[in-house]
Amino acid sequence: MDRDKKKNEIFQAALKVFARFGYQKTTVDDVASEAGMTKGNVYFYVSSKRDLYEKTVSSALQKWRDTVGEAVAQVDDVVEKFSIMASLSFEYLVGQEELRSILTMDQSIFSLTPREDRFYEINLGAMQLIKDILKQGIKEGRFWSVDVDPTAELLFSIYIMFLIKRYVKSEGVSAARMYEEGMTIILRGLCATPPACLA
Amino acid sequence: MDRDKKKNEIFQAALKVFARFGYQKTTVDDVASEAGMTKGNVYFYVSSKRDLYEKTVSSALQKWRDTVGEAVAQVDDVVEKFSIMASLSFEYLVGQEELRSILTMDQSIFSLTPREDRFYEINLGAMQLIKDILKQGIKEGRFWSVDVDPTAELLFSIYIMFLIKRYVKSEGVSAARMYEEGMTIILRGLCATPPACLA
Amino acid sequence: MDRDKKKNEIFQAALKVFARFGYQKTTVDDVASEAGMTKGNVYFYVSSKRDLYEKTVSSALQKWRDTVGEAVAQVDDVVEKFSIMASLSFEYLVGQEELRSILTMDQSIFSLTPREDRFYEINLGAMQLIKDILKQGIKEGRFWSVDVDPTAELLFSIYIMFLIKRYVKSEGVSAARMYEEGMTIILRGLCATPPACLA
Amino acid sequence: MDRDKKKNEIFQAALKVFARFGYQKTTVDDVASEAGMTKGNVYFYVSSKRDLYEKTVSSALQKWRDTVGEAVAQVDDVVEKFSIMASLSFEYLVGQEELRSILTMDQSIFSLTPREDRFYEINLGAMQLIKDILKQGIKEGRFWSVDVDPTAELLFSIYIMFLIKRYVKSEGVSAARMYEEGMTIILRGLCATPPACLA
DNA sequence: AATGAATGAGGCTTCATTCAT
DNA sequence: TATGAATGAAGCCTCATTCAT
Repeated sequence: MDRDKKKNEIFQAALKVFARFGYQKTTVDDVASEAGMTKGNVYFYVSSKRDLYEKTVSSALQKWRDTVGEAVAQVDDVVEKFSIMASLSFEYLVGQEELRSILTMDQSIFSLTPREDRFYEINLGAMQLIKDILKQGIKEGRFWSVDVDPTAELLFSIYIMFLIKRYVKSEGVSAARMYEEGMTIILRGLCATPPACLA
Repeated sequence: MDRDKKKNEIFQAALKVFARFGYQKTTVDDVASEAGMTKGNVYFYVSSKRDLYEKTVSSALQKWRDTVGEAVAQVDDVVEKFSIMASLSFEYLVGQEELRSILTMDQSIFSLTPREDRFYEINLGAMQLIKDILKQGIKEGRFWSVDVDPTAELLFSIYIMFLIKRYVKSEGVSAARMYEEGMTIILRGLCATPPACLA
Repeated sequence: MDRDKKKNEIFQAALKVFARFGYQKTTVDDVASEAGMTKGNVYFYVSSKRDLYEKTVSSALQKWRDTVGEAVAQVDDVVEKFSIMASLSFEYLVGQEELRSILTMDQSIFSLTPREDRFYEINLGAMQLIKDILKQGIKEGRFWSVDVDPTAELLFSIYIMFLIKRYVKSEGVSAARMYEEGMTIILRGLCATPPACLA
Repeated sequence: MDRDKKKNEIFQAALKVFARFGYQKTTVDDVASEAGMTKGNVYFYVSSKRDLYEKTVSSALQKWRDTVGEAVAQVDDVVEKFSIMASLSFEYLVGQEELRSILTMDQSIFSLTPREDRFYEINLGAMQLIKDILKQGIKEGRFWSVDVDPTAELLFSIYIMFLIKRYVKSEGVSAARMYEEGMTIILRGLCATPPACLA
């Protein structure tokens, strides 16, 4: 439909503005201007400012998860999967400064609580990706036999923190440097047989 | 002074309200009510809403860091130091639901950028604690010879994420469980001689 | 445009209220009420209270100057021009109690300083009118050969004072009386050849 | 009394601050600070902000009128009296930048209406000075037989305007220049026998 | 579909004034 | 006399939302 195209234009504009000013400081007028239309018209497509925000973020998260999920599905080796998941998520976000900015500002996006979590389903998808990798690794004897659920959640958190918080433009320390140190430490801690693991 | 006592009362009230509603959603009137005084009078002690917020957070961070720093200074073993730092920070925050909530909402508190960072000095103190422990561990041959600065910053981030993000009341997974798994993984990845390290 | 019409309605209402209470004592709400709209809507047309005030005054001054300028342009005799300028300015303001009141309260409107003078250009127009008359009078030998610039500024001041300050409603002395005496004295002092001048 | 000395200190401080910011923009706190005391204490000496303002201005006007009156009383020649009145008023104010500033901002000080005029009596004194000079000049045949009351009021106004409005610091044109042109024109228009008059 | 205009609720901040000590 | 603290009433401005056209 033509309507969906228009909506996407609005979400794109909204992403830009929300990323820059945050939810509260962003006015519906800002978004409308960025989208080249008027405030009144924006309300023709969304029901409220909150609705606009959530649809905007959901749309961006969806694209992100889809990109990563597809890439991971194309390899078999579990360590490789882990690496790809980590690095592609990283690389993807590197090119998505706006989404990064929003995630930084609004950590609640990853709250993982079913109730009142507007992004619950999307997050579940990402969590599942990690859990699958962990299970596979344990089953294949490549990973220590950790408790899958809390570990998945832990990794999800670190991964979020890793990919996002550290890459806020203004932070001084080299992102790559920290990324390397971090991945090494995590994998070293996760693998049952270091040599094989890091090979 | 009597004035400082009053200020502290205000900060305490402010912490409570900011924790509940966040900066933007909190009105100065909310804080005044909570403190049992009038809006006008609050402005007798702070110069603006922003000022109120920053002084409130600084005050809470200060107490936190002091508590942890003192405890760490009382032991010598580096692994023990690391553990105490991690666990005390954890335990301290467990009892500080309000501070936790604020830290979750306003990640920028830990931005670590000298310029325009209102909490820079306080953060530096926490970072220094970690760096000192890392240096000591490396010097004593207990830790791998990691690059101290980025690793400290990484740990600081994980530690923040760890202690805070995961313990938001509404999150379901057991904090203790994730804490154990996480500490094990990190230490295992950090120590040069696992057996000695985890002994 | 319809928008300009609305703006004019606002300016008219604002003139009324500013005239009555002065800038500081007037609230934007007062103006909105007088204009039969809401405060918020006023801000749709102006950007701030100050902006509202300046646009209001400018608009009124413009009308005044235009009225006088057109009338003066229609006669040739310089003494007649001077008289018309003086008397029409007078008569015009007689019917503009509101503008008079504002001018009385805010003398800075006539400050004649280019820098940061919001009414500079409008004032320049009035000054030019006087200068032209003086120059013509001198050239034709009807006026003494006074120094044009300071004299014009002097006359502008007296003229402002004359037309406005003296006619504040509450002042008791007859306006006409003072006007006559004043004009006679000024012209007598200005003309090179009294008989011809006052003929 | 000691109390009066303290009051004068306050008025002096108030004059300075009112001159700089105007009545509305001046806070009682500003005045108190300038006077080296606290807001609360100022209210021990005056009953309200308005009261403070009026007493401050009255005090300054009184000094001004006294100075001019005494000087005029010491000469006999009426033209000389006129000149002295004009020039001394001028010179006096030249040294009183603060009073000048206040008079510029608050023209209503010279409103000459008995009712609700807080400075009525003081103004009357100044008016009387002019009237006396006019009467003497007419009686001695030095001045045209003008109508004393409106002319006195006119001169009072011009004189106020002259002495004050023109000397606002920021105005560009030379004060002296305009003063000369103005005095010449006024006296020329006032004197019955020009030669004798300007001798 | 789109726009301009309008509304109204609130938020931050300032300050004259009062009062206990 | 003098102070610090407290109060409460406004005032300016913003903005999400609605609506007639």
